[in-house]
Amino acid sequence: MATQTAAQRREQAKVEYDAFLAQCPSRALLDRISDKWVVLVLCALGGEGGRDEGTPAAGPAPLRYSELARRLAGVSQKMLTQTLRSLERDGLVTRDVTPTVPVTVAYALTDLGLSLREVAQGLRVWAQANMGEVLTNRDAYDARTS
Amino acid sequence: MATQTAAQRREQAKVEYDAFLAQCPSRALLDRISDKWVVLVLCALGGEGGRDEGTPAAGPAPLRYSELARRLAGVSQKMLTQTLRSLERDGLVTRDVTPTVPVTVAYALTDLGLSLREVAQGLRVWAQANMGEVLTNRDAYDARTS
DNA sequence: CAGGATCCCGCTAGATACTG
DNA sequence: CAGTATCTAGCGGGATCCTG
Repeated sequence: MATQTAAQRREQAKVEYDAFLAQCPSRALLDRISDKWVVLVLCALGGEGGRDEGTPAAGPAPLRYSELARRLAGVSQKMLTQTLRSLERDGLVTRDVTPTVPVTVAYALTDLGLSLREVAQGLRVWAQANMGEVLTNRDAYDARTS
Repeated sequence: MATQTAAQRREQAKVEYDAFLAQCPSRALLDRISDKWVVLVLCALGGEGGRDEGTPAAGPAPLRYSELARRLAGVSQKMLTQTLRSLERDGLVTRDVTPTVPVTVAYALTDLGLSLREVAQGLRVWAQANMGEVLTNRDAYDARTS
């Protein structure tokens, strides 16, 4: 297969990626992972139920589709499926189908997904931790420009 | 002014934010900061020219509007201005206008912005570092499902 | 249960033109 | 230089209906 030559071409260009350049593929990848649903899916599969519960870094427990849908309150099936497919294609999550009746599908993080989860975690935690300050800043800004 | 009562209301609800909940404001904030341009602006103002140059964590040097536009290749004035305004309103960046002719405007990170920059950095670096592996995974996925 | 397929609206991002 | 204003095309994303 030609996957080797493709991998080799990439190998020699390994350090060349720069998200500041418009035409660089890493710009598109940054756009992909800079997504609310991506962050939340990664966090959910990472073991976060929402708030920081007792389990600090519990092993990446696989979650079923319906379970994910419940945790990511307000997500549409379309967005959830779309996000999961994208993550699967990029090798961030695995999708395991158990042919029961009805069928059971479990999603889990790969090692690659686990590495991005750390960063995603950071985003979500930051938002939750600094929400109050941001709200205060907005009040001040709006009062000043009103 | 009523900013105090608002701040107090927030104070007592400080730990209540949960981005997994649809109606939680932190969900909206997560959506805001999960943005390609936000990440790149934060990184640029953090001192990154793109690749990891010699300066590991150079002080947050203020950048002018045109300088930012140059670094974020491909960004439209609209998106850049819009992103900067949003960041300013949230208290992540400062906007200093020097009344020269023509006018000079410099943007810089606040302490709050600096804290988010760390995470944003992580996203950009992750995208650049794992671009190759993601590309390989996509090839494999597409070959399998073709 | 875990989606696939469609329809369709909204709003956002981009292009263009203008200004203090 | 550093924006603002306006217009429009495109698609992101929700709602809905259907299926193995």
